[in-house]
Amino acid sequence: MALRYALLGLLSKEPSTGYELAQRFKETMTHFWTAHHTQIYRELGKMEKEELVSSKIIHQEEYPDKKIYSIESKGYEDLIQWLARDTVGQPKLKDEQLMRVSLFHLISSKEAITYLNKTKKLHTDGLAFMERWKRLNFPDEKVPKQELGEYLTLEYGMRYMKNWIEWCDWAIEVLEKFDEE
Amino acid sequence: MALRYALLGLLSKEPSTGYELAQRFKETMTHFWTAHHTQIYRELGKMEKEELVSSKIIHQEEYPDKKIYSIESKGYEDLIQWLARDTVGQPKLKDEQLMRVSLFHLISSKEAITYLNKTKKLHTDGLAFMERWKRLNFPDEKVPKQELGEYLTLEYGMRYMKNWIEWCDWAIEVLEKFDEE
DNA sequence: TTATGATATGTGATAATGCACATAAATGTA
DNA sequence: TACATTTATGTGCATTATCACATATCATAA
Repeated sequence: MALRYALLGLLSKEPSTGYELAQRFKETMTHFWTAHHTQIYRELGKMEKEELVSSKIIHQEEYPDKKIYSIESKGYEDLIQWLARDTVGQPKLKDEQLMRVSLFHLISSKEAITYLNKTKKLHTDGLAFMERWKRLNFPDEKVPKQELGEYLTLEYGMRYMKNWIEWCDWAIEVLEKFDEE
Repeated sequence: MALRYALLGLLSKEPSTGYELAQRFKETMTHFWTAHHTQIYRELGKMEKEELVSSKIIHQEEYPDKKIYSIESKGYEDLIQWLARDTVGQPKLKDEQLMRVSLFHLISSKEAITYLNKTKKLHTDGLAFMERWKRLNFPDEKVPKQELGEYLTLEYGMRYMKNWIEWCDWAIEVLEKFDEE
């Protein structure tokens, strides 16, 4: 149900196509939400049937036709109502990388360190991407109200990446010491 | 498919019941994996059919009967093979709390701050739980190989919680300043 | 020149996950 | 005394999410 509100939230900023929404998820939300494009298209279809959103087809000569979705009053009301609910849902995380770390008793320290360096690289790249994004979208630290949420979660994402990288360095040290004993 | 390997990994340490495995997830893995008990029982059932694990029923007078699962050689081989694969799966996160933060353009700063304080409390409690756990299970920082993975991911969890708390304080400050303008 | 990647939207099948509920006895709490 | 919680394992159903595939055109790179 929460994906629905994520989509309505993005549409509350500006009308968008399913493709654009999928981009947004990848670009600015991967560190707290992931959604496959097929799921997004399906959810948009459902919401249109329930009249929470409406769509308009834009014909394009060079590229495939676009379908621009806009939020409707009913969708906006649902969104606000959901936001006002005071139940705070616990995060549901599926981090395969950390799950593999939890199985380090089954492999050698050397293999473990190699693995950690690989995951560190992924997070270093992730951080670089977010820093570039921040420079482009919030160059002078000026934040319009519209983008407040993105600004706050972007900072969270960068801290999340940095935190992982630091932990990685710590873990590699632990493993190196572990080997000496 | 990864839940399967998480379960096999836990069973590689010691035979356990489905109930105990569900406890483990809640106690030491919530910050990187969540699994409902019904899902765990089902996966164990499937794995037993595929002969990756075996079970033994223990009759208890006072409490319901137990079903203790043990890992079989075929399960162990599958697990090792999976660990040796060099594809690193990207984390799939569903954090409703951060998703709500991303919608802060729809509510007042005051409401946003109230919300952040609530989520901060959750993470403070989470951190306290993990610190208590660490004191109980790794009192003198001595880590047997068996518990290496748990030790490393526990530290990650504590850093994750601290990171959230610090970010929360930062975000609240940003919102307070935002209101003044 | 052939192949990938970006743009753009989807369907069908399957897998993963979660919710409500069921059972059943003991222990703890109001 | 009545209700909630812990221990312990599950089924049926619904929702959520992913994979493989389909279609179509342009731009860029090997």
